[in-house]
Amino acid sequence: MEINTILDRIYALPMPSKESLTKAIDEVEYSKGYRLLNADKVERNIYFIKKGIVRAYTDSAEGEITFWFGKEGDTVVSMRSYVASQKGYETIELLEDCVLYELNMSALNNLFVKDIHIANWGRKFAEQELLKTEERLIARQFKTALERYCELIKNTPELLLRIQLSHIASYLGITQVSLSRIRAKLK
Amino acid sequence: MEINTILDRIYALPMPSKESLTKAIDEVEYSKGYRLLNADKVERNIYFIKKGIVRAYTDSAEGEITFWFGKEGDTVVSMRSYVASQKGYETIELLEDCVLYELNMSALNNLFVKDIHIANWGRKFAEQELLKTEERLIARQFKTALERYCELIKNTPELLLRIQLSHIASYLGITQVSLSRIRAKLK
DNA sequence: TGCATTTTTTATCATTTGTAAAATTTTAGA
DNA sequence: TCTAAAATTTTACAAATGATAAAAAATGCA
Repeated sequence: MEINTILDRIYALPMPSKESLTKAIDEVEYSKGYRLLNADKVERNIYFIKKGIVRAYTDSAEGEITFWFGKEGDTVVSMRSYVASQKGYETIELLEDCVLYELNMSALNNLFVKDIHIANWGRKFAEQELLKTEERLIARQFKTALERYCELIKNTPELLLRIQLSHIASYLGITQVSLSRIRAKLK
Repeated sequence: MEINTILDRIYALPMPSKESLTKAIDEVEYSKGYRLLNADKVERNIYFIKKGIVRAYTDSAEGEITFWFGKEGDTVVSMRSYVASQKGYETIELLEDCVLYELNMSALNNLFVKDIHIANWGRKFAEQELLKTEERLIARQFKTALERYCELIKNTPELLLRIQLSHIASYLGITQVSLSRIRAKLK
């Protein structure tokens, strides 16, 4: 997905503001397996996914726990770094070779205080991420793993084909064995 | 908590901007049990809690599921109404008599496009709510009910004394019987 | 193609959690 | 203070989930 589409989906900017913003964005490429962001590190950049998929996970006593998948058009950001300049909890691993748009946070912050349109773009960005996060929280609290798996099939079937089931199981908060039982039942 | 403190905790506004914003805010009072926001309704106002506590819940097949508690200084908002002008999933019930600050969303939106400081205030507001929501999601995904109960005791012990355990159990995602078992173990 | 490795499924057993009902404690109002 | 209602805890039993191990299937690479 092209950067213009990605930016516009968040909030339509007038041309001069959009130019200021895109001027601060670079295109970068990394291979499958690369770690774009690291847990326990204050990150300085945010990324938009042009091509490829990624996962966010944290390490726990029982191993890695995957809690997010990012696909084309999604934003990759350590929210604690972005909002509070503190270490984040996520490591972002590329599940495929990826092309990304890179945006430096401090450049963005400079634009926020200078340009009201970009400030409102940043507001909409945070608001939309907030809504997505809240929906994930609600789904997690209200729905069974079975229901959430069915929604995953319905909403993002293409992801399921590209991501291995151990990550899906972790994302659903169940063991791989339980996910297998669910899949067996649905046949 | 006074409105000035609440606004400043989000983002410090220069005086003219702060005056514009506070001019749009009214103080209102409601009794325990009143439903401030309703699920499946597009809400028009957001609220800041001056005094009292509230809970957010949704109805499900198995009954009400509590997923948030609000206390003095917190913001009460139907995020889907606020961000997307769509029906929300939460009903907000006052658990005590409350004093609230009421802010009309469309008045706020008018200020966002006119005043860059208020736009950045709105950005910080969304960012901070986002971080809190993400932390709740992470806690829910990574920690056991026992751990989350212990954190609740540590972080907001005053809430535990003011909220009945059936709501706490629902919030933790377990049955009241399970919570009782946890509490018995901790003695 | 064929082999080695990784991923997924299946089976068994132990543990945890939920359901339902009863017992106990706390709370609120007359 | 007393009583009725509400909230909380306890118990017994059933159902769901996890851990572990092993088999089956899929994948990647020479």
